[in-house]
Amino acid sequence: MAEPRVNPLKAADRSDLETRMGDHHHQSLKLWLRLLACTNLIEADVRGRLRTEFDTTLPRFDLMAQLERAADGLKMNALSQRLMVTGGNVTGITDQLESEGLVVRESDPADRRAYTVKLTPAGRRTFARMAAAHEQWVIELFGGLYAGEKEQVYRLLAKLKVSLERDQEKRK
Amino acid sequence: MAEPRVNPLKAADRSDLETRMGDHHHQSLKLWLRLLACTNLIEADVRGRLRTEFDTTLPRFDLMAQLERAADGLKMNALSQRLMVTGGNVTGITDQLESEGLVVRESDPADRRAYTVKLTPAGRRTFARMAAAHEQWVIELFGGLYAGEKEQVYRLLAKLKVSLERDQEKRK
DNA sequence: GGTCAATCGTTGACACCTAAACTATTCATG
DNA sequence: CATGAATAGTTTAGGTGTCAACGATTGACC
Repeated sequence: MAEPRVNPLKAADRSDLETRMGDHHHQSLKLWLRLLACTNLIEADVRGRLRTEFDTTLPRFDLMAQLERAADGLKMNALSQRLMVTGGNVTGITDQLESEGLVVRESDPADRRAYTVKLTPAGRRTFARMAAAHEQWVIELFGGLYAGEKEQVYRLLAKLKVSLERDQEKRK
Repeated sequence: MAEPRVNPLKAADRSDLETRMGDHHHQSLKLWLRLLACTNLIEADVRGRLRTEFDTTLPRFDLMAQLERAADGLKMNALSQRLMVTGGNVTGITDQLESEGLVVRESDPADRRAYTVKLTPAGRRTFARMAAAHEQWVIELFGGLYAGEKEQVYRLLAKLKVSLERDQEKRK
């Protein structure tokens, strides 16, 4: 943080601006670090439990969760968008799940480049067990907040998310 | 979560309870997904900019940020705690930064197992440039919230974090 | 019909991250 | 002082994630 050499005559103005900006910085930065810390704590807990209790991983679980919600399966493309990860990543995770018999790739007759990925019956059964446990974990993890507080954070984060997505659009 | 066996005569109550719990589930789960989405959006943005504008990565930046705050350097141990990552991970990142001349390992005369990691002057210079830009990015990213809203989220997340850490302690 | 850009998914190279095993050292305790 | 548990840091194997380059297919346009 370079301490700027200020013109003595304008010391008051500059100081105000810097102070205000300084506080502003500090606040967003602190908020960001806290957001990250909370997310990491929860994620680490969930990851650990998925590993010890179901011998699986969070990305695998997330992928299956997306498929569970989409009755007709999803294209690789759609999966990578919903999971917010790259296509290459989805390929790898799908490979694993397919080799374990939990999902299948069904080739699309209308477009020979594309696949539709679906849960197998075994995949659906496995996911159902995991999802129930997962929901309990999350409930416990957020047990420190009252319903009203959760609602508040939820609303505020909605606003944040919208503005983040808008920024992202703009930057394209 | 023992679901209490209720008297059939109170079936109505039970339904209410379940409904409420159902909502509760839904609420925590939705909150969790939103928290994750916001964090991922911000993280992706920051990662991308660190890469394109400074040709570095978030973990490298985070490690240097910790060192910047600790005037006398940090032990590998302390670094891994503050960064919330494993020791092995810190070893790898430190190796890279050291090979780039941004940090140094100084062996501790009092304990021959331990090192103290410090920023080099070059590391401090490099970090200063990145930190200034990083702070601006974060401010922009959170620009969608008013100061009061940021303060609110910050406070609520503080409560969440405390309860998460308490849970974590308890589970040890 | 031929051409060329866009799209779908995969691959390869590399960084990150974890868990667990390992080496070297320190420290407590008898 | 000897021994054994604990600690500091590294290494290894494997999953996760990115980006960029690539083959295959599609589709628009002439």
